[in-house]
Amino acid sequence: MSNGPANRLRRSRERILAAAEDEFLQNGFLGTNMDSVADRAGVSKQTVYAHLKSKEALFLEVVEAMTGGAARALREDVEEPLDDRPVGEYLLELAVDQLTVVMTPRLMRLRRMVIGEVERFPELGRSLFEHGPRVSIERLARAFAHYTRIGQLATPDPVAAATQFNWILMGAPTNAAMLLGDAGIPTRSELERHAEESVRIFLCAYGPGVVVANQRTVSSRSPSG
Amino acid sequence: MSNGPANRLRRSRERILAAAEDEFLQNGFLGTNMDSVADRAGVSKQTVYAHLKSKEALFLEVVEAMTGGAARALREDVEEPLDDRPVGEYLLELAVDQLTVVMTPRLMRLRRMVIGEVERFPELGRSLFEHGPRVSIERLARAFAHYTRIGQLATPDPVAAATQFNWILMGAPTNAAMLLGDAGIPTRSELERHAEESVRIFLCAYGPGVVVANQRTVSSRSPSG
DNA sequence: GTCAGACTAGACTGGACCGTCCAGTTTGAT
DNA sequence: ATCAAACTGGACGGTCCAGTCTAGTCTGAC
Repeated sequence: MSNGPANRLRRSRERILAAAEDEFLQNGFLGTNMDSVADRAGVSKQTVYAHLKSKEALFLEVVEAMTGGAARALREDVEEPLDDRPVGEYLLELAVDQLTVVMTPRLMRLRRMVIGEVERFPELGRSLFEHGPRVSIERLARAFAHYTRIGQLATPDPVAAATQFNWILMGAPTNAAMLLGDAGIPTRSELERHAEESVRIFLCAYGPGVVVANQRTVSSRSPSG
Repeated sequence: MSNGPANRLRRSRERILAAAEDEFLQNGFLGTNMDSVADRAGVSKQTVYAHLKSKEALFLEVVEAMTGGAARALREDVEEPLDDRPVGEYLLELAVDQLTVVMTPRLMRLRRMVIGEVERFPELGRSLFEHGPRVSIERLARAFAHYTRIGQLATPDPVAAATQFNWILMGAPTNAAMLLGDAGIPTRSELERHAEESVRIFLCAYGPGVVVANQRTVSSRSPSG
């Protein structure tokens, strides 16, 4: 093995990034101080500055790493394939997966922090948007185009429809979590119920059997999970 | 006039609050310093502390005032009455009004700041939620109950339906504005288009003329998929 | 004019904190 | 053993800032 001090280097770096992540998530950029980061990492302050040239660099590194990680989780844990499952089934599974991956205390704290720092670090907001909502919407759009092609959906503009579905699904939980803290994060059963209702609404509006006529068929769903 | 120094008092206070509002919205709580506030208010620092006992008190005062103001604007500028207009017309006007009132740079900056400070000041997030989304949803729920009573809507659970409509409408614009800064705020025509589409979707899912026909599916409402 | 209350200008305290410096220690490959 | 690179621990400079204090000025009612 020729990587002499390389392991030490990597290990220190990881400890620093992990500690910084915790500190930043808890206290924000200005509220965090570098001594605490060093202490929490079990490392001297000098070492921190040997790895990262400033507090700002550390912050950017941490946030970009987290958004990257979240994007990877989204890519891996949310069913992508456009097989021949019926739309409703596919959408419901995707909805539950996505809510499960995204609605975690850690990611919600990241999102709060990034939003709070948008004035200071606009590129972080942009980045979180590109790695989060945008990739979700793009995947949905591909799926919708597919399902429209095979007649299971009617989305003349797949991207617009995908945007709508995305926010029908994510809007309520995300915004509650933003303002209400971790208490606003839905439980598993709330999450499932919301996923079902979101899919239902979307299919009403974009399903192939949609008629805007005047028959009064109340699609009464029974209230329960 | 017997209110000798009262006018001066009031005037100073207003200037201080206005200055603090600007500073806080731009720099956040920690990023704002009291000298800047005093300078911007055209007032000595001593005067600031004569009116408000601490930076924190000033911050809370400013934020509560802004959320209160926003709530008032919502109450006044968004058509409330449940007259006999058809649902679609009522909803569309309400949707446009609400987007217009809420999607302003100032309110979006307030929201960003409050979200960023949720860890430090949870009650501010709570307050913004109660004065914003919650009152909107309550008003919608009353309207939906009314329209369901007269057969123009089918919302067995008006609050649930109101919550859904609220986020179908506000989810996309709000979240874009949070992460993308003022650039994420929709233009007038985008706003109108989005309002129309949101109403259309909602009416598809909750309107009386809804036919869930040909929808070979899925049923999110019974586990008989 | 007088007087109280509002206000000013700026110095000052006490503390927090970023980033650097330094003198010495540990680590691990050779 | 030796050597270089990584790391320690703490001190330190410089800056920023909340909040206080002092000494004096302005305003307007009487």
